[in-house]
Amino acid sequence: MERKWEAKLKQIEERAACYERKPLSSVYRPRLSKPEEPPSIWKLFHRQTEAFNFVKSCKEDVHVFALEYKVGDGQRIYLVTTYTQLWFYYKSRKNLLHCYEVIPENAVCKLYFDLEFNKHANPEADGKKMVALLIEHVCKALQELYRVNCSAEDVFNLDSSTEEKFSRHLIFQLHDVAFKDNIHVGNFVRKILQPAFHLIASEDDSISEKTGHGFSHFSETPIKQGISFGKMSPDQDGGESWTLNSEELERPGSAKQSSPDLSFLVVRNNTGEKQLFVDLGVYTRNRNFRLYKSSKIGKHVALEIAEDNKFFPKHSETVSEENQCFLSSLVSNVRILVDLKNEVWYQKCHDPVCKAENFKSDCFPLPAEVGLLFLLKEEEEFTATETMNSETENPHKPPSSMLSKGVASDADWDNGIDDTYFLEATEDAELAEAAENGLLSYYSGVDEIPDELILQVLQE
DNA sequence: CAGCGCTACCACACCCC
DNA sequence: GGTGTGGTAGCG
Repeated sequence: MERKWEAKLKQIEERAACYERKPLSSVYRPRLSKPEEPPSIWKLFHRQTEAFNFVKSCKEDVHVFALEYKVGDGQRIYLVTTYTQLWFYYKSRKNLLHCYEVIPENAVCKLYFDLEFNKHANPEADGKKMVALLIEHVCKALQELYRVNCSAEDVFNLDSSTEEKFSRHLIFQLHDVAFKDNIHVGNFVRKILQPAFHLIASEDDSISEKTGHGFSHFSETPIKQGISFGKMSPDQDGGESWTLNSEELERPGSAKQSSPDLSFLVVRNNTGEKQLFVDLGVYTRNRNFRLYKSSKIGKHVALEIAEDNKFFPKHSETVSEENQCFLSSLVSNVRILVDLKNEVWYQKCHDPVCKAENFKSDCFPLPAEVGLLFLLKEEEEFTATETMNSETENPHKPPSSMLSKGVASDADWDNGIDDTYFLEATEDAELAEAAENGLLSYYSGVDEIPDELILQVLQE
């Protein structure tokens, strides 16, 4: 006993001497960059607005993430950091298990879907098939509305299904195309799903079966559905929101094609009511979207790549496959330079005559107010690096200061005042590479730091 | 000390036939 | 009974 105690004492003394020779630095600052480079950013906030204010004050390419930290009530704190640094701490999946991307309001973003149904309430439903049919419908709609070509291969298919629930996230990787913001994504989604709404409006079971069988006669039924590709007209405000004009919709021939059969989207909730497979509640301001490989707190099911996924990010020599998937799965990870005023379709859409005629069919595409969309045009000189799936590093990459934060306000957009948009730079191959390779040596053994920092903030 | 942004729903007031 | 308004429980 006595001897054991002495050994312990000696051990402690040795450690004390060791710390005396090499004292710990007084303030720990997590850094991914080398000392001569600008310091890394890792900041936590209790309030979302504070986080966004900090982002505004920050010249680095930082983003807001929400972290669940209490089981039950869904309380979140907000982390501001770069994609690179988040991935560095995130990738081990030992900490930061319940992270969400905050899709900022007014930020350009990808087309995304949250799909779910209760398996017990829908024993017949084939989730995979429903996803495939939805993708088909969306691709058709993109083609109809905006002449945008896409296929199943352009869609990132993320699964977090359980025994009870089928649950998927779809993220469309459309080439050179993005939405103004997620509110516009919502407008677009509601528009293309318009024909499905009447299917859930009635409690009568026979309706869905009727439409199932009699689909080919759909155009002859007295209920003319608001074919999603009909014209739009402004509401009384003449303002931002647009509503479907029923007269236009009921006029035969006003639609480009007959209403598609969307009965496959109708599912039952656990109380037996009809609802859509597509969750329309996810297109709100500052929506939290669960990150690739994150689970909801209290659950153990993370978002993983679906079995039938066909989207594969381009292979990169410098960025790991997982990191590429992570970057591709971020809804607001959109970059590339846009110069709208040189686009013919854009000029047409802002031409007063064209506007007065309520966007005749030869005017392409529909006004931005109805949902989509604009083309992302890359500047030739930095095409290689600025593309999401770039393979090679380009020495002519513009300085990050060229890539200004965010997008102009709604008013600017609608008035066409500022037609040139520099979207945020996001994925930075150089930094990602650094995080992948060279940095572990700097921080070996400090993988737990982010959670400690979170704890510290919570205790303050 | 400490989340956020909705929408569906309800209660109530007011109006009109 | 129809319509507008204001407040809130609860969902995503």
